[in-house]
Amino acid sequence: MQRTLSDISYSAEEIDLAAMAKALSHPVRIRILRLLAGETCCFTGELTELIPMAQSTISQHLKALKEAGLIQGEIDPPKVKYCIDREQWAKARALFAEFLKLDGRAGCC
Amino acid sequence: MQRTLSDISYSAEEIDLAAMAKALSHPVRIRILRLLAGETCCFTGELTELIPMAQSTISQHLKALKEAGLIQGEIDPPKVKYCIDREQWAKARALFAEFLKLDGRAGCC
DNA sequence: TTAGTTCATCGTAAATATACGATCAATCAA
DNA sequence: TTGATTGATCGTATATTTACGATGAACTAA
Repeated sequence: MQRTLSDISYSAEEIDLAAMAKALSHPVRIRILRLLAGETCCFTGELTELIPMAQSTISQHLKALKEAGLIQGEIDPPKVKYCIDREQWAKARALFAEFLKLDGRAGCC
Repeated sequence: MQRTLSDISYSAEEIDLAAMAKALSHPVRIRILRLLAGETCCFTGELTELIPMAQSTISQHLKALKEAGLIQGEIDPPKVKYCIDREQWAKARALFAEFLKLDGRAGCC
């Protein structure tokens, strides 16, 4: 009778925040987001040139970011153009800001 | 000749941000931080009462949070009092805020 | 000393994440 | 049609994460 995550009921906010954080939890994904948010590029091909990792690995990380909703992919044959999803990005900013406002002001320590 | 993370040089900011995000990437750790930041409690024992998980598992998550620097533990025999580490907490807030300011204003999409 | 309390650590099983090369599907150009 | 390019997906090996129960260490109280 193994106890699993499903036995604990998390709020939507806890789940969303954890999912966003998970998407940001690998340095190469931070790097990718930075590049996508920067002025320079939006194409996958450019990412594979800038990041010394196998193309399949980068594609895998892009998938993770897409599933977290942080980026969008737009097909522009034969390439794919990726961009920050501004709406979700704003939501992430709000979630993290709200959460990190808590600073233990109760002061029990 | 497997290529690994060590072949890519990440900035300190990328590494720090990813590490913070990793610490926040599990809903139960979000829950724990919320409880510690709240007015109600700081003791491990209270956490094990409030969270339906094995004591060893909670201890493991506390360790992860401590290693990320987000919390501090203070021995108060026979208990241990955990608190938010305000300094690191502020650093996290700054890092996330700075990073999430990027919103793709380049507008290539 | 003995027993109880509190929490960390160990050992372990199962799930997930991360990396790679190989291959497939879609599109464009010759 | 054929070949080239682009990027997703598959298969797979390894590492890490996550959960548990059992045990150990530190301290208090009887």
